Amino acid sequence: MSRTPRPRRRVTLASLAAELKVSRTTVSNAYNRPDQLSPELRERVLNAAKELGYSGPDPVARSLRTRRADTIGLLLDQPLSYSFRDPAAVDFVAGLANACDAAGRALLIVPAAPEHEPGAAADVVNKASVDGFVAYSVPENDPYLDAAMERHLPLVVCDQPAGLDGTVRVGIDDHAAMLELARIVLGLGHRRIGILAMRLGDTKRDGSTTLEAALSSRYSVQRDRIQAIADAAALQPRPVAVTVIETASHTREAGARAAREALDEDPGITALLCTTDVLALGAMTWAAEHGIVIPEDLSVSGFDGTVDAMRADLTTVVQPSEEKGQRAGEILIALAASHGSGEELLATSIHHGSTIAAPRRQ
Amino acid sequence: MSRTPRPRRRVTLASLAAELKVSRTTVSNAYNRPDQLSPELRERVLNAAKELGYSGPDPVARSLRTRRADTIGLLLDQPLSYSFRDPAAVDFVAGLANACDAAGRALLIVPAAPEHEPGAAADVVNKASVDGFVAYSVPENDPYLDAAMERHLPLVVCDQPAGLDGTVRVGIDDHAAMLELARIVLGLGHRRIGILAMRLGDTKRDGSTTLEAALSSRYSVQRDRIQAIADAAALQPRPVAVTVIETASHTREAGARAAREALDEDPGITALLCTTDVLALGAMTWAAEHGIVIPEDLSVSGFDGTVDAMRADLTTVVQPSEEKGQRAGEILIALAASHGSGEELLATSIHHGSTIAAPRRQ
DNA sequence: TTGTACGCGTTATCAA
DNA sequence: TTGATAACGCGTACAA
Repeated sequence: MSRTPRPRRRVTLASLAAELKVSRTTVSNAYNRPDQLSPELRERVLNAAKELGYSGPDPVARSLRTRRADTIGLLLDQPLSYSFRDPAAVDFVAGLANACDAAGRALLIVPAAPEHEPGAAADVVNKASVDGFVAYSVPENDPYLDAAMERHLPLVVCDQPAGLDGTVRVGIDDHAAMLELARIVLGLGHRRIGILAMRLGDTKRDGSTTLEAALSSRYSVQRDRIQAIADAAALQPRPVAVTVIETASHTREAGARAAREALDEDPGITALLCTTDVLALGAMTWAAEHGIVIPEDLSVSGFDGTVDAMRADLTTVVQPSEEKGQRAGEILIALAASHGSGEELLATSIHHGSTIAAPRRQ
Repeated sequence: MSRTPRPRRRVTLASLAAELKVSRTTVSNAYNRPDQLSPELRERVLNAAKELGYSGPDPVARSLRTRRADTIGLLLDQPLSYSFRDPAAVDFVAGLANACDAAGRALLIVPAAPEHEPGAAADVVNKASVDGFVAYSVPENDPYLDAAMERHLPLVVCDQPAGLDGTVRVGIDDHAAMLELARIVLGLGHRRIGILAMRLGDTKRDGSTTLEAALSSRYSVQRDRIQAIADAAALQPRPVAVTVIETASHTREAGARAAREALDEDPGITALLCTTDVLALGAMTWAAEHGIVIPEDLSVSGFDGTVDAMRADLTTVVQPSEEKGQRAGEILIALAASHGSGEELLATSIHHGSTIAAPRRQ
């Protein structure tokens, strides 16, 4: 085996230059400005580098000097392993990664801080060697987001929180999109409905909650969607009874449980409006297991437009999750120079599936 | 609004120290060694920092000095947006992220290099400020992997390539796992089978290929699985005709197309052994659309044990994708100090679903 | 085309 | 408990 001789000491730009009896500038130029030295010399430098196991300028030292890491940081509101259970989040990350690839930037996923250690979130954010941050759907007053803002780096927020000044937000009009869908569903005549929602509060809890509580959640996306349903209900000629179920975790299983709880709470419910597709798919599974026919016995609607939802022909709002990631990345990268702020709202559409219908006559 | 006064010049450890008329050491200690200075002084430092908008020691400068980035790099064999279509890859990344979170490390996703630019892969790898790399399922002689090895940092390879010295590999025994499954399927009496495989060659191509070509692929995982099927076929008392279809992209749609091509090529096929669940699910969709009943008309098997596959009750090998990521991360982090190499193989199991049966009598 | 000098922001070491 | 000094490895005017 021809193994490169393991150097006793670190090879650096300087040591390589010394070895070759040229200046450090020359070695640096060999890597960064090939036109600044003769091809032969460059060749000689690169060969010697390979020989000694030098793989080019140290990225950290270069970053320190150039004041850029060519890396953007991603802030999630929960450990990545949870986020990756959420297809919309996966799509978002994919889009963001796309934008990074195209611009030659790396994507740094900031680790989840150990819970209940004060200041831990700020620590991990402060340790990130990045040129800017993208925050994906974090709640208001999120400690990660607060720490990121303290760093005064370019920042793009996706979905929530809205209304942060000095930052750009990429998202959709959650209220308008859900209002349109809810009006369609309620327009079919449902008088008793259930809302299945994701986490609404600071602590994880499962089960029934009040509409008022839901409408004061720190998670504005959930809040807006629920508000839209409430608004649509208020627009109906006759009163609509609303039951709200909150789920601690965002899984199909939780959706199934929530569906059961909703119908336990009000057996007269004829439609479940879910704030996400994952919950809606869980509700559909639960219904199927209990001989409840969709949409004849129970209407179900979702939100997101995930691949699984489309496969199940769920009636839902389709939002461009991947495009959100892409735009967030592009904007952040553009922001590197020109500081700016604002908002970019992407279009949504409704997939008219086969999971809603008028309620049976009682 | 009480906005922090935007400093005209960058605030640094040194400038903050000067402002406070203390030494840089003291400010540094205020952040890193709270016990090394009086609480009052520390308080004074931290307050002044907040006042001036200083969010703690610069991570890049710290990394330069400490020679660690507390970050691990992830190398994928394709742009992240493709990897994220692959549920097994998503699970792997989730597990890896878990390990990072637990150890307080960030996860850096190395961008895809612009194609066909020589040396571009080495560039992006060399620019990564990381303490080590995890390579996920890259082919032999992958330029990213080669560049990573040049950097002489700790390296953990998942799945493939196998047999790299000086590195640790985490994976499963693909051959043994597939051999077990293939023997079960073939034991049912199938005499003409189709193999649906992922990309096997350097260039993307779709369609029929030869067993010989497949068995010399640079992708050892695919190779091992196909070899196992061939071995299982050789063990049968009567000869088994094998048709191999390669897919350029790893999607259900590609699986559906491949299934069609397999049966076009040999209409006598009674079983499709797929090297991944995604392809198998595509094949199942195609069959359903053409009135081909599974398993009576056609047996289908997969590999991976993804959530979707289990939902569809596909007969398949279940491998611990998330655990692979977790172990890869843990090992890499442990490797930080003690250089080592070796191999860690995780257990697989078979999910006996409802998608295989004996062939109909001809 | 090459070399010099300085700065990037931090931490380790040792002395006070 | 605090401070001075020397690395850490590199990029880039500017001068030669």
